[in-house]
Amino acid sequence: MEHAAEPDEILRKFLAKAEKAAKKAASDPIEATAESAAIVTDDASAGALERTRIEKLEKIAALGFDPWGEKFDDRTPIEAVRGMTLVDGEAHGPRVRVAGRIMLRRGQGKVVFLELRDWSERIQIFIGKNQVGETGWALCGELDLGDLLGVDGTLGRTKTGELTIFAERLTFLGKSLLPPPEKWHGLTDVERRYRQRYVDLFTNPESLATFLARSRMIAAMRSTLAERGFIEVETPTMQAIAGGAAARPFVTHHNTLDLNLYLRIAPELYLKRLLVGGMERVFEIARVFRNEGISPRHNPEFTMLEAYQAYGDYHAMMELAEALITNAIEAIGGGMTRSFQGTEIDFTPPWPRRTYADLLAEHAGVDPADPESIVAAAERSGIETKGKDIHVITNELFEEFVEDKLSGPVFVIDYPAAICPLTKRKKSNPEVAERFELFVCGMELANAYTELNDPMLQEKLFRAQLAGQKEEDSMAKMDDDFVRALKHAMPPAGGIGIGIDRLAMLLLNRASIRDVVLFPLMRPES
RNA sequence: GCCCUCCUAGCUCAAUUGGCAGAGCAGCUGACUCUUAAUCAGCGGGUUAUAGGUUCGAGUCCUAUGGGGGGCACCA
Repeated sequence: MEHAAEPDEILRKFLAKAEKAAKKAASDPIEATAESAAIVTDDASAGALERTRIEKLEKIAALGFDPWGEKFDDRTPIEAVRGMTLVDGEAHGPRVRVAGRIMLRRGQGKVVFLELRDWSERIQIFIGKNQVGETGWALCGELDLGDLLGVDGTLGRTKTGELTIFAERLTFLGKSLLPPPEKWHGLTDVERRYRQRYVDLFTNPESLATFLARSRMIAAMRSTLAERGFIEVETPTMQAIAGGAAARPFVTHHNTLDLNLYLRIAPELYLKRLLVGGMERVFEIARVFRNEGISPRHNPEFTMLEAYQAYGDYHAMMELAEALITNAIEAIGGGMTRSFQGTEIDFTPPWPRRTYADLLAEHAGVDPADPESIVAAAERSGIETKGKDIHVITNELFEEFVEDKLSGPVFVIDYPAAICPLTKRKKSNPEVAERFELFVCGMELANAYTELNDPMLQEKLFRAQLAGQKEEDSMAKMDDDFVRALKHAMPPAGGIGIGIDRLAMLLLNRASIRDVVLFPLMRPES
């Protein structure tokens, strides 16, 4: 019968085992990586270029570097490095640590120049064989375009005067197994730019700049609203009744409740419920979904800013729109005069206010209060009038003759009440609604009302809208709860919706909404 | 849904009236201690989106399919 080992002995054995394991790990720190590399190497789908990069990954690992890197603190953004001052004639500037992606590589015997880029800027790295040590130089030989690298070194200038980090230590931070696009032209294939935005972002600096600017733009709008006492809220994206706009919704389904739901087409009706609840100034940056056609100005999901202000009206919303947009422009820089696809636009406020009726008279030569002249003008320009409501015809005339002319920015105010089911009517003329749309370059950028808060009129308008709906596309339903909310008294209010994507297009001069949406909707790859 | 148009090497692009699929970059091998899209020498790299058809012969012409772009329709 064997005696149980002494406790000391157990401990000793345990420690010996642990030490052995640690030794093994140290001598072969990338066992798991090598294993996964083998899998990819054997994969017939991996191309020749990918295979040579996997071989380099193994060499890099053999040198003792983790091919997938690890935490790398205390970096300085390259933009900040570029801002550091160098004393003239001094050989060594400050010591710096940067990290980024290798964009360019120029070998020169025992010296290699790299171009490293992080999300702020690019900078040249000088790697000399005698300055980075044996392993560092060996690593340098295995570096590919696209790899992620950390560099410690001193800032200085080369003979030609280029600001350069003279590397003293290299830290490998990530192996790129796929070759990046061509270094000069970048990625131009639009399909791949949308599908593989990650590649677009790291190869095309203007694409990255666009999305960074979009983010600053939105941040500025958030702080503008916060300064004015608005609070940010989140309301349902899945709704049993998709209201607040006239658009086809997407349908989804909740399994446990066995309930069909719609993705929201607007947050409007929920935000107004909050006004009833006493939240006096609310806004939401809402992703909304509309099951409609796709075009350079339409993505099925897009971002909308909606804001509601109790005890305000649409005039307050005009002033708010000016503040939001001019602050957004300030945040991205470049001044109030912008160029959009060759058209100069001056955003200096205040922006002109023009009534719908005046513009219609000016550009289409008709008076919206005179049905006969409307029908005559429509027929003259080939717009179908049979069986159509006079207000629909009027609006088609407006779209045909006026919208393109509105290079803007211009507030089109006082719409025909018949096409505004959520808007308060003018006291002086119930045929006209207190609504404006902001137009820039023929594009509708914002839409705002003095909100209708009369529950009885609201219910009547909803019913009229439902009655006018065609059978086949009648997905709109009566929102009884919204009417009930209004019956508890919603304060008189101004409300506004701003299309964030279109604003980004205009301010950043991008022709397609897909250039300001990170991942636009695409058909699946075959 | 309809119309027009595009798809060639990893990337950017050529290829005459239908006549041997090419270049630059990237890659590989080598040279080079201050380059700038580094340079120089050599080498490899393709089911021309897919499937049919016409033809002695198709990247090129025809049809269909897939994907992209633009326009129309839809979208207050």
